[in-house]
Amino acid sequence: MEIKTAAAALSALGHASRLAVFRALVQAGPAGLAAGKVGEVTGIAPSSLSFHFKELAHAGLVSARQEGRYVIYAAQFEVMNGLLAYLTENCCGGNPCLPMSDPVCGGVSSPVTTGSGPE
Amino acid sequence: MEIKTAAAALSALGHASRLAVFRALVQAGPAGLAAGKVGEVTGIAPSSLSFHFKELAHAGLVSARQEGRYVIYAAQFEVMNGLLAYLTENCCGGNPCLPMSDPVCGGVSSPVTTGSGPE
DNA sequence: TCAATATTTAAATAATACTTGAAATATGGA
DNA sequence: TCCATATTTCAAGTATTATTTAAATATTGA
Repeated sequence: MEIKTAAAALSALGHASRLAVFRALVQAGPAGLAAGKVGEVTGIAPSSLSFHFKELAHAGLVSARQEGRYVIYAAQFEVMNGLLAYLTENCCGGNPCLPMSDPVCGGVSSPVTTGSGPE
Repeated sequence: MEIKTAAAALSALGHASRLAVFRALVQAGPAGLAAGKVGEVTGIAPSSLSFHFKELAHAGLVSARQEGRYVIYAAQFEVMNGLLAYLTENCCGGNPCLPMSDPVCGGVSSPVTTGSGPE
């Protein structure tokens, strides 16, 4: 993962509304939630919610699919796992201080550098 | 962890310069690095670096200690672990899809809610 | 005390992000 | 076709955040 990609994802999560949206989707699991349901749970107005969904999707953290007249959003667990791995990567100079984080909800597909990758 | 705390930490990490600084400190381990050394590694100008350190410190992600004429910054691993736990918390509605992430570089001290905590 | 090194602060400018409300688009069913 | 529901887009105003330069503070050692 490139640092710009990771920073974009973290920046997307660095806002209370988007973080609440993302957590709702993480808790919903891969099946996802309709946009309206997320708005209901978080109390965010539709147009604002749409704006934040777009930000999260642009960062690769959520995906959208149309289902009838609903749009279902789901967390992208692989991207999230890649991000967590990037943050803890090469922790303490590579001397294993503790077991590395295990991925959540499926394996990691994003390639992960070892600290001196392309940046 | 409260959502505002988590969002502030993620926002602090959501900037390429600060992310580079934080990763350098994560890789340095608990012993930390002098501010100047971080500037050397990341190529960030001193005053800009100081600004970004302050942001990271304000979010609780790094600590500073004076050592002679150097200021040594270190990643706050416990806060980082609390943040990672918060992001993956109650994943998939609590149905364990995979083992939850293990903390890195020491245990988690921050209290962690189970999804319906104070927000 | 003086000079050098290390880091922070302040002030100014530039750029970006967020919210709101109204209008637009698309789907499903009577 | 017509209406109700679901979601997005657009435009305007407000607020927040980033970067730079110069000056200030603090520590060390001669």
